Amino acid sequence: MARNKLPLKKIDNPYRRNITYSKRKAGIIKKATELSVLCGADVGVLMFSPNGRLTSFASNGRIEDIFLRYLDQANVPEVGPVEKEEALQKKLCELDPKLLEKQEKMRSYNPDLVKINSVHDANVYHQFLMDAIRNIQQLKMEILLGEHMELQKSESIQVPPAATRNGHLTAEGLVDSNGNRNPPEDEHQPKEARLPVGPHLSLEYLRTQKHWDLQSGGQSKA
Amino acid sequence: MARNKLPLKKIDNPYRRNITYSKRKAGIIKKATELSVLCGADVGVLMFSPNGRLTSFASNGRIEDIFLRYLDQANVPEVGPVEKEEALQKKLCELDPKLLEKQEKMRSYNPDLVKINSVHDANVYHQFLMDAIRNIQQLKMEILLGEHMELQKSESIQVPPAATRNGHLTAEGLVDSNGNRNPPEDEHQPKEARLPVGPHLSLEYLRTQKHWDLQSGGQSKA
DNA sequence: ACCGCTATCGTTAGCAC
DNA sequence: GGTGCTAACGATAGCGG
Repeated sequence: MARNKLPLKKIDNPYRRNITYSKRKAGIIKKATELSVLCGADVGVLMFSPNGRLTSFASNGRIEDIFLRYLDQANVPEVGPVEKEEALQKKLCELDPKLLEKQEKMRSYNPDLVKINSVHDANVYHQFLMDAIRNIQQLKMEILLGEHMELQKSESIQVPPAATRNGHLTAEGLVDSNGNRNPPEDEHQPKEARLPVGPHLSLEYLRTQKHWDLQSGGQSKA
Repeated sequence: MARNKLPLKKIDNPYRRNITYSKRKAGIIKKATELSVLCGADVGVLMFSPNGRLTSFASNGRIEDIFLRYLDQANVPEVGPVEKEEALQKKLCELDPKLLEKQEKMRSYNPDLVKINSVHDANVYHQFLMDAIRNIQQLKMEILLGEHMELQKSESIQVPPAATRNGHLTAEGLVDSNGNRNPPEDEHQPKEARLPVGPHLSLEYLRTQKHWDLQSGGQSKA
């Protein structure tokens, strides 16, 4: 874009490609940040580098929340009152009389019921929760995408088997859902078994580690 | 950004704010597109306008897929050294004989025990899981930081109160298993009950409806 | 493999349709 | 409410540290 006029095709040279990826990744995130600041918009970005490394960004809170909000709104045909949901709920109850029972069961999942006192416990439980989350996400997606009938269960949505990985959660790999640590490293070329995790990019991190001046207009906002 | 030097604060004038939002939204999506083309990266973007209207973009396929891929990778802790944990686990077992029992209890939390059949259920359960995850994260942090003794419980890590939101996660509507339609309309000012749906932006749409030359280097891409 | 530099290209605020 | 224009501003490719 600068000295030469970019050819808008996949960059052949892997090195230069990674350079470009890093720079433009930062650029997009900056743009997203500016958009969120200027317009008060919530923005979420997910990027997978050519090497498969993930970078996520959320202008506000977690990317999960934004996606959830997406799930909510993306499928809202209209400014829906709650009636519709309740109607659907009723239908489902008719279809599955055991629903209420199951709901009750679910509600019994009280956090206090489970006490964890070891890291291992925490890991196992965390892993369990993660899998459960994934199941929920997929389920929700299936419900939302496939109406309320469980027709073509999965097929298009296919989630790779949750398959409780024997990978235990180490402290190092832990990312707190709130305070995110963001290693300032970029893609480049993962030799072999480089873990494909990309950190979540929080506004805090960007302001702290990068030198973006997100307060340039720093005055009282309306 | 052009005639004046933008003040990087929330634009007061709602009209101009929407104008800016529209333009910059397009800009970000174009950037995302370029990134995906130049670097072969998968990019997904979610944006909520100040008026709450959603715009989603996915360079490849659906944003759902990208998010699913995110869920896969974001929670992969690491191929961690398990020994350390096991040692710690042992110590903890000695300290707390009831640990095993608790573990057993925890393991009984089988995902299959809970069946969710409505979006609302999924939302509630999801929220619960998210909160549980956060609790776990914090607990683990505490354990790890304070070694195996529960000394200075929390203090430095402080996770904001999970505070189960009274479910804004209402899913009034269901979506038809369909492709993406892309109304070429933007935000502007939804009078009142303007439906907050923003279309999914596919590359096809952008190339067709906008005049972006995404083939400027037009050759076979790897 | 991240940073700063700078010429150049791309984006976009303010207008006018 | 979208488009097209143009000047000014911002992003960034190619380098060197």
